[in-house]
Amino acid sequence: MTQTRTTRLDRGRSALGPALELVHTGQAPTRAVLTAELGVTRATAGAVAAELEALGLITVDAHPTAPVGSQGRPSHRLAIDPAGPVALAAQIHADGYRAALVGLGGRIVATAPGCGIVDADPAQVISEVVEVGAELLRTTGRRCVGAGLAVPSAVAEPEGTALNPLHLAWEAGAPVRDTFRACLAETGVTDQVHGAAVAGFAANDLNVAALAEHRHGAGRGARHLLVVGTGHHGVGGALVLDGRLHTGSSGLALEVGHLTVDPEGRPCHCGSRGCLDVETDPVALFDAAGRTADSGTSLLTQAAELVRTRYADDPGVREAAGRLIDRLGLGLAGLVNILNPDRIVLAGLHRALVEADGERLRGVVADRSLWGRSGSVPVLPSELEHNSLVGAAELAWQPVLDDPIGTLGG
Amino acid sequence: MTQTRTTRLDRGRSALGPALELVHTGQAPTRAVLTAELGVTRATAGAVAAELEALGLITVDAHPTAPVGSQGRPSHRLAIDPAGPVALAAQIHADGYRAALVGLGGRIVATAPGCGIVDADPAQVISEVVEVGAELLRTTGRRCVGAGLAVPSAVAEPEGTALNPLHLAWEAGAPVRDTFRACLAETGVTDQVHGAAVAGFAANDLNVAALAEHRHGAGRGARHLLVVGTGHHGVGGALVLDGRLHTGSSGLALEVGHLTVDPEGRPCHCGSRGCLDVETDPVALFDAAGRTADSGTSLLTQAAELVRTRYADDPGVREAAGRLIDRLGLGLAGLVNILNPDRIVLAGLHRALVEADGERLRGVVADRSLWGRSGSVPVLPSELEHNSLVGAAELAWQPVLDDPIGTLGG
DNA sequence: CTCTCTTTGTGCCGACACTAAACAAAATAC
DNA sequence: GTATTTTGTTTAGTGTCGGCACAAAGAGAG
Repeated sequence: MTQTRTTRLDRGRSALGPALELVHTGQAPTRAVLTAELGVTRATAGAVAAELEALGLITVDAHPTAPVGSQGRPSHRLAIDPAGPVALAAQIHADGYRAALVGLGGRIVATAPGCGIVDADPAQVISEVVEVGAELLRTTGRRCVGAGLAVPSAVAEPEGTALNPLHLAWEAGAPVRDTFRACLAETGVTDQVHGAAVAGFAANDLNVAALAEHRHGAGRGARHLLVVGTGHHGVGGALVLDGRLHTGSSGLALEVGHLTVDPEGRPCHCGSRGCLDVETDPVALFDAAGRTADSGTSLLTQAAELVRTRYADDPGVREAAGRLIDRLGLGLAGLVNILNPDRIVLAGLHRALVEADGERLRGVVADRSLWGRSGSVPVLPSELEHNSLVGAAELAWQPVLDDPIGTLGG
Repeated sequence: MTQTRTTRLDRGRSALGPALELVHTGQAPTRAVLTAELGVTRATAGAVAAELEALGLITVDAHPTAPVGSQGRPSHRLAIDPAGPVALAAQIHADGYRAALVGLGGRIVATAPGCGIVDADPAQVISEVVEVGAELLRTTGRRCVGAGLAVPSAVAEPEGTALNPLHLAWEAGAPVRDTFRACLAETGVTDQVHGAAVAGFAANDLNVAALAEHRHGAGRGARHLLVVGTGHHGVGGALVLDGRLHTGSSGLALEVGHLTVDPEGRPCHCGSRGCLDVETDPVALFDAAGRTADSGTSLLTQAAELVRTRYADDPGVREAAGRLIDRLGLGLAGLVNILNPDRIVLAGLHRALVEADGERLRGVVADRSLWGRSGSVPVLPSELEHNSLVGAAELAWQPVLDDPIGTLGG
């Protein structure tokens, strides 16, 4: 028997992947920088850049960019090819779904108007959002490298099933990833290189948001990034370690909603009391402020807006939000003791809280974490508007970043 | 059977490191297995094995081992060279210190009788234990690849300082790693290849114990391994992710002693109440059992012995230990929700608890973790007797595993 | 016993990613 | 103008590993 072809040790052997990652995260403006960052010779960096250009991923300026104050030959600028391939990103949330095309660097190239239907089974909703995305691909004529789906639920690995699809009319255990892939195949979103359907990935929305923030937002450069956020469906967490999402052994890590932050707090559906989830969500804010929400926009939006506009002036809001900040700080401190991240990024209502009074929040985290004083952890608001959508695209871009030639041709 | 070495493998990027890791963890009995595990051709596996033999790390049997039931040409056995190089392992604990020489595969080659002096400053104790280790090297004449030190304190990275050296007459912030290195250089434990002092590493004892258990003990094969244990200095945790110790951004991760497991529990020195630390330590056991410890052996030893010998028969001990098991289970469940490990290994008194009633402990973990029912986490007792010592050696072996030729020369 | 099949190990060559070093180019400094 | 600095390219060379042919060492069939 002839020996089977093996590629296991070939992964990562080429400098192409790391180079593309640098371009992707905006850290490779020129070939000279690429040389330094990759630790290779100028010859290699030049060859790598040429290869990326040949793959249609980047453009190299014909004319050098005038340097400001340095001597030496000026560099030619490397830029992400604006006409390059894109990833199909889809997001399903409590209010409906969204689709977009996202290019390298997390740039949203095209978006479809959102839709508000959620009272349907997974197959129906996923089918619709894939159809919308496919339409985007057809009208723009873009080449597609893959597709990613963000869902408001923990996604089990490696099954790809949604375990707690709260606020969605889905049963637990819905095979979202396989459904997504089937829809991609049916809709004819095919890979121009390999002829088959493009690879489809599905993950929790906050997890992929963390990925997006790490690469293009407030988490850029962090080695161990912790992201915590309140969405429409409770508090969630995500962890990015050395550039990779840590989802645990079965995709269920960072279920931080039920950390106890007040032993005498509100009862939680998990059976305990004073969970981070029920103590720092929009309902807790309105209750603490003695207000009632309007029936118009979502509770989350109203709560964030309330904190943003009234924290400085309204003592009632200040006290209510302060209560949430203290509880959140306690939860974050517990996570700091366990995970020791070098940065924390907050999303959703938590983002509004840190923007309103980051000083207070950071103080609580420092006081209640064991090593807070030896170097307090930066706690920042998230930066990207559509981080879940961009993050869904990251899932699809990942194989390309790992092995550009293997996925795009050659 | 010797093979002419025509080409030398490139340092760092070759299959040599992964191959040595397989040998080290006992997963490479033959070249054929090496071929399959590495995903390389037989030619490469053969060259790699020859290189490891040339480095003096392994031996290749001259005669093939008779296969039991399979056909085909029988394999020649690969074995760790019993006369190969060793790592110098040192451990400082509450009762004294220990030193040993540890070969590849975590095999303890030589040990020095322990010593009980701890009422000295770090420089003094470290100097003594290094002298004992150097004497071991002199008498055995073994080649030394590096040295590792395990201390009962969190070690800050990258400073290498001991942050909370409890039960030791050390001030916080003692530069244990640099002291260790200085002692190695002074004592003349030098690297035969490079002429300089051997590389010295220092880390928390439970962290390195986790490393040892992952590679040679109860954690073998786990992708995400959580280790929790009670020692003489409180409860600690450690996490091994994809074979690497996760110590967080500054070495302070997994400080799990102050998870709240009983809101109305005993007051803790951290200012809170009912921390995992004070609820599951030997003192808590004796108090719950209404017993007092003897003054002879250490509290930890007595507590573990009590659980081991009396849990089955003595209702008082059973109830007291059961109380600790429930509290421990609650703490572990919280960690499972955050880290989602695929295995948990318990050390110290916690090991005695899981050995006494693993069923009860696993039940609590499953009940109180959010996804317990979808697949409960295995909780196992630690297997290695001297896991901190073996783990300290792992620190020293790591550079060799990463780049055999670069560290051992060639 | 011989013949065949299966599996393991080795020799040889080429593919390929990268380095090293020389050369060329484009700016600033003097 | 020339010198210097920095960037990019060309060419030759090195080392790793895959592919393939072949050899070796057993089991099983006849």
